[in-house]
Amino acid sequence: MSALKDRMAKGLAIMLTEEDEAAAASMKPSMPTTGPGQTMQITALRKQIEDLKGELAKRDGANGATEARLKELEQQLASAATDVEISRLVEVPGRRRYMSPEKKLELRENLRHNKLVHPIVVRLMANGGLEIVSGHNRVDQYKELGRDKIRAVFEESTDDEAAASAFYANLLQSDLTDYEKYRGFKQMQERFPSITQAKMAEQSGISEAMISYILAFDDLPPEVITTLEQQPALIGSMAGKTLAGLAKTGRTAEVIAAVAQLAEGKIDQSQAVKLASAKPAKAATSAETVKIKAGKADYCVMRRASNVVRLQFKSDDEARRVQAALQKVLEAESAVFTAAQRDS
DNA sequence: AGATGCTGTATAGCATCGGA
DNA sequence: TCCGATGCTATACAGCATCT
Repeated sequence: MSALKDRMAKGLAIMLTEEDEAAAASMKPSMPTTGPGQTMQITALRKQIEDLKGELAKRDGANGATEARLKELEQQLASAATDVEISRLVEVPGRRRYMSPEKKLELRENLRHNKLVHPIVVRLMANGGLEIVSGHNRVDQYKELGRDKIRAVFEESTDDEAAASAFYANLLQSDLTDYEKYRGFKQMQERFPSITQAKMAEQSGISEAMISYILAFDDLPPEVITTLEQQPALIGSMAGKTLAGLAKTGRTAEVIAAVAQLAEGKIDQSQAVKLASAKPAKAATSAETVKIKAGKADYCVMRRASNVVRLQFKSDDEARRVQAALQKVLEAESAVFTAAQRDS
């Protein structure tokens, strides 16, 4: 870490060289408050940085310290928070993070009474608009509160970098649902076709196994994906992987039905998995009744239905006597059963 | 490289129980 | 009746080994 960055990290006063002061002075004055003014300002700052880079390139043996200073000036540009007009903000599809209605309300009340602690992150678009990189929900709540400006920092990045940075920034939020993580990782794969799961695991801090689980959402039926678009928190990666596996083995209809019940709140995730994996019920077997005679009268009526055998005698005493005898028979059967289980 | 199975750990929510 | 301890269950996740 450079000395300057180190001091920045420690929150100490930053002493700049004369050159730095001159460059920083041109950036430091507060950003213009009008849209066109901000656009001009950002463009001008970028030009200065580009010029500086050009100068560096011309110099033979430009030293590392100068380059580091340039980098820090760029960071300064990036961290210069300013108020921007909300009407200029543009949302890129797929970048929004799900937030529950309760959380939204909490955020709105927080923002109603307190200053925005973390400015949103934006990129300057060619047409002068501002693309939201991070902070969609904060913008929403500012709109709800009837405000027309919000504090923002400008990010200098390519489309790919902005997408990656928006995704990984969102991923740091622990309340991101597994389905949203899935969507994010899918976008990363589409944008960077050669990226491996191991690489995504490294970048996101999530284990490789979990990346594999999350990406298993791919095998869920389209009907389930539609439901997840509405309720992203409905299915976690574990249940998602199991249900996806069931769908792959042809139990698509069962998976869709189970998820429908889950979405209605009738069952929980584990019950949905059980429901989707349950074998079709066998046709009920009819009960069998056998009568054991003693002479002309019935000695015992034996009835079996499913896994229940019922014996009915004429007297309690006879039932008690047979029960003791049956116990010995069943204990012997149990030994046979155990041996058979062991051999199979 | 990626998928899968298994084990172990952590955490949250909930129900139950017993003592104050 | 209240409150803390305890146990159970569901869920999430990591790590490891093994298979495709």
